[in-house]
Amino acid sequence: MMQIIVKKDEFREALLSWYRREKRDLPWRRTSNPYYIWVSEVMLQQTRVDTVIPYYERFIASFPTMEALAGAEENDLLKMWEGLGYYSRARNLQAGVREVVSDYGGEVPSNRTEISTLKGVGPYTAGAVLSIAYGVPEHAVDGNVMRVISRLLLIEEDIAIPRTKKIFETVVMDLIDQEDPSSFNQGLMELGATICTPKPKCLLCPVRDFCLAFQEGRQEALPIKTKKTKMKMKIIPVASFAIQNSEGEWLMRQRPSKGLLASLWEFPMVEPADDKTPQKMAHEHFGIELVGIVDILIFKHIFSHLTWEMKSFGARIEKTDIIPDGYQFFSQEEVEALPKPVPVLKIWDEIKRGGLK
DNA sequence: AAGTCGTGGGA
DNA sequence: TTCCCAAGACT
Repeated sequence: MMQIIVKKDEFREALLSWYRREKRDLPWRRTSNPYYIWVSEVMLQQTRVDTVIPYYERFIASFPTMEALAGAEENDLLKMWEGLGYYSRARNLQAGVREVVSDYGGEVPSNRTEISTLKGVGPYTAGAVLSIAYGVPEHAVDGNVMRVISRLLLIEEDIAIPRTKKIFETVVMDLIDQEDPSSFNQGLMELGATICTPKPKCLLCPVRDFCLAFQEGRQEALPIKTKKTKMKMKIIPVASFAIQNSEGEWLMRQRPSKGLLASLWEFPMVEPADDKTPQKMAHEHFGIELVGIVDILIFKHIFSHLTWEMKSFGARIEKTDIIPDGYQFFSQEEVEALPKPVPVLKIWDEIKRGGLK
């Protein structure tokens, strides 16, 4: 039923020798600390290697142990994640680490059953940590691995369907090198990231002699991935107000703890903004009176599924006895220390650049 | 199962 | 410009 590669041992040797020779020198490949591997795997979810590197270095420097991360304040944690996106990853990582510290004596579990109970640790991350940090022969199937294996064995199942992943997990468990599961799994991913890319570079491939898709000349057609009917992008006009009191402090609030940009900090925003004057929007939405309104920036911020069309304004408020619910004033230094999403960072950077302080 | 959750890079 | 993402997990 399942297509089986014939020369498993030779395939393993070809992949492993290539990986050991050609692997990129990445910071998380210089350690076998399970916690550090875990951090890197979470950061790498849906995120490019080049983007992750500086975040990983700073994160490990700030939270060098699981105890340090477990004891961190949420704002300090999110500050380390600022700009990386998918901020729930950070909260889930800390929650998982706290579980390890409190329930597992500070040792990351070394079996799939237990490690999979940790917050934010799904099937891929579990297998990656187990194989890379502990040398346990477990599958770690991500998008790269599905692309590589679908070509290698000419598997034509639709990888857009979640249950298809089980096929690849089974294949990897059959193929995986028992002596060096870490290099085997990373080798598959490295191959997918550098050679067996969506537009494959088969002439450089160390395992093309084993590749059924290459033999059939169908490597470009795999993997099969049905197009998800792409949702139409919602476009939301947003007016954002960077407001100072007479002390020069800035009005900000923390976003709700669930949903988009959860728990990050922002200036007062009106969404959707209408064509009213900024003065009127602030009055009607927040019940405050602004003076000295100036334009700061107009830009679009594009999320996966929606776009904010941002108009940002600077202003002052003189009567501070009425403040919109949930908002507080912060000094320049305090604002600097708060974790902010990229669109807010853009406004804040422009304020500092323009000397509006 | 399908929608949600960020961002920046490259074709 | 527009599109598709890139080492997924959660609900």
